[in-house]
Amino acid sequence: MENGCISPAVAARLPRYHRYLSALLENSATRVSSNELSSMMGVTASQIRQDLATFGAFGQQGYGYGVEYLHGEISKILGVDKPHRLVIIGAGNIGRAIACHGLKKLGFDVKALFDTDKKLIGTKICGTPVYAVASLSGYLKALGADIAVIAVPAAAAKSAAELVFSLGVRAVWNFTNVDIDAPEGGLVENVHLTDSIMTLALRLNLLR
Amino acid sequence: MENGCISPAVAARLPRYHRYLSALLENSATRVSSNELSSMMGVTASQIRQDLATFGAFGQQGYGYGVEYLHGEISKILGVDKPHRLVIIGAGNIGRAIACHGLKKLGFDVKALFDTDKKLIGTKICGTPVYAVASLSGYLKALGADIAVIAVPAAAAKSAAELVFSLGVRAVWNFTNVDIDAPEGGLVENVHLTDSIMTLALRLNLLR
DNA sequence: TAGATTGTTAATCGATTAACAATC
DNA sequence: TAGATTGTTAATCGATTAACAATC
Repeated sequence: MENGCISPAVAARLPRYHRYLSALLENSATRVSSNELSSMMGVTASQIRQDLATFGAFGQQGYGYGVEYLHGEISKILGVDKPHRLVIIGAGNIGRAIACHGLKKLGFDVKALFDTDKKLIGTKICGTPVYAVASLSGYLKALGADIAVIAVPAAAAKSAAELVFSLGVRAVWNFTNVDIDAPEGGLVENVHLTDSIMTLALRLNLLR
Repeated sequence: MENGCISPAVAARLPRYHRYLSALLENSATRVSSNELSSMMGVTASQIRQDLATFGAFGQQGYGYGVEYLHGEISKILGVDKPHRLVIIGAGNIGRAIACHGLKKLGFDVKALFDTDKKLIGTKICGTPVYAVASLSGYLKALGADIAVIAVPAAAAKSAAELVFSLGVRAVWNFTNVDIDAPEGGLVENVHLTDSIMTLALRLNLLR
């Protein structure tokens, strides 16, 4: 790893390691070898060791990895050892689903939703208040938030992202089927639902 | 391409080409070159031509690609020229969001939701009826459906997937944070929301 | 025809797998 | 100590980019 640059392939796999280690932890496993993880996860043991080597040396020859220790280290690498603050822009079906998804358990604290619909403003969704988009600027200044979820109609996506980036949010979790450009120092992570189902359709089509 | 085997990287990109061609079509563009697409999409022109070459030759030297023709060919490759029938297992927040997401415009016709909650059974969500999970078998036999959306609690995910696969569904669109094994001849496409936000957290963490 | 742009081949780059010495 | 398993280096594989002849 060199100042902020890691292989995208590794970045995409790390949460999955974290997930399996959480499960091992729940089952009170104390140690795990790359070979055991390999057969659990369906990836090669070599890849697991290679991936982890990106960040350091967490195991012990002849023993394997301490489950709790490795889980903790990966949590630190992922940055989920400290809580994140989220705001959700758009209180439609997707915004509501995210607000109700129980992300707090994973360290992602949903602080508020923002919408333009007067009927929704002032209500709560799964315990999270809905505010007017007009009050976003003041809210973000007061409370801060590092991640904004973009769950607005496609036509409003780019301007919503520009707005939150301009207000100091550093990362956008984009649920629209629009590609959003990240500004210098900003990040965009996409959940392109329509692309996902089309990929499934494609694979189905190729499967004779 | 050789009997059903294409590069996963290409499979993941093809829906995005389709999306940009749809936009061009709406803007009444008649032709587009790989160079124009390249600067629109932020991928190399070389990659676009290489990707398309997986499936055939759709352009013309000195001219580029006919937008409508290429869009149509990619639609055929994706299998979205004919409608797909979906059922959604689980009428919670995610299931509702998918039911209300307007997938029909893209050729994905959501026929029904299935849930175990008596309060929901018999109601409609965005025009789509909610049935009892117990009636799934009869329903699928009568109407068929090629894709099932798994939007149940994580603990129920694997058994839900096994059930729909055993009833003849060939593809599962999985929204739980559980990894589902595809049976012989079956497919699983994952939307791992928790992995996605963790990847975002990781990238944020690496960004100094 | 001349200019433009494809389809395709070859070169480069990155990611995965295999192998093994180091060592707990 | 002997066996097990890591961390790491080298080999392989696949994906991306560059280059260019073919041709509209």
